[in-house]
Amino acid sequence: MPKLAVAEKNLNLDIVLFNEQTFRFKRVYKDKQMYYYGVARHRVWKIWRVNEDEIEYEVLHSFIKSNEDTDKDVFNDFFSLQEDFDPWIDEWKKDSYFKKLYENNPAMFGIRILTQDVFENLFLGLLFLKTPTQRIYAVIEKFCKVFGTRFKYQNMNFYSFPTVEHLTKLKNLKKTLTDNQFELGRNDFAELFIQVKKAGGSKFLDSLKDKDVLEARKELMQFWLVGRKSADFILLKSLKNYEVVPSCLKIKVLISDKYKLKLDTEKFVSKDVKFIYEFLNEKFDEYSGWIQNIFLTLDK
DNA sequence: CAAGCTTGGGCAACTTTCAG
DNA sequence: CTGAAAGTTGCCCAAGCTTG
Repeated sequence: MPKLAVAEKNLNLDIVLFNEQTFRFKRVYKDKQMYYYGVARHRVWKIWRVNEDEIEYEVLHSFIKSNEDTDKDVFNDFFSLQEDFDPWIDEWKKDSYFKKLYENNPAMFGIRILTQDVFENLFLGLLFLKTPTQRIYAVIEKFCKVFGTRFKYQNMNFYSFPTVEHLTKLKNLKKTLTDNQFELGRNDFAELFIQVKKAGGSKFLDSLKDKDVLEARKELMQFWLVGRKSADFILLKSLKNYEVVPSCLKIKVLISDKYKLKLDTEKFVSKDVKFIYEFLNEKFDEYSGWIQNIFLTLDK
């Protein structure tokens, strides 16, 4: 079983897998060891921390063609382990709020941004629009159960997240979605899936990785129901653009509070998007979005 | 009578439209 | 092209209603 030298302070599984980035993992406590089981990037994972410095994992099943090397690359990519923050911390500590936070949470860079599939995050981003977070676990589970492939392991069932190609091939897609209450008010997911397929499907979504932020954002916003917020969510989480800040009232309140700015914390208007981005960007540059994610996670 | 269920107003979070 | 207002949607919460 692959073992990796990843220190606890650089990857805190317990936070990262449960801070509303992914809704597809569960904890199993057995023989004094916490195991994390879940589905990500078309693979069924069992992950556990061996000790403070090492992590071990097992790919129980892959829904697509894979081998040990690819799995390892995907593991590193999923947890965004390519990013190392040590060189930046001293610079960032010049910011008083960051400094205070860092001194109280020396392991805060164990809170990483997960790199999930673009399509899965697109779906998730739209779920956030209408679903209370407590219910998202159930909705995603049901969605995968209805449209995905099952893998049985011991007494557990895992379901793949369907691809856009698979979904749009279904004859009764619209009806199945409605029957299972996967709805977005008057609009529906079927329309979105078809649009994505028409734009080039999975290949198109993957190709966004190579485009610059402005272009990728524009491409994403062409889809129905995808506005600036959802697009930025994907840019940050799936496309590794860590300077992008998907902002909302929550972060405005946090900034206003922690930096004593006396902003109007009742309303969130379009120019706030720009303000928040510039405010964080000046301090944290190409990692503004990453830091924002940490701020929000630690603020709970 | 209490506990659970239903309903509706108010509000937040988005997208879309529109004016300058 | 920019930014603000309008439009859309569903959450939240509590009052009222139902049921055992």
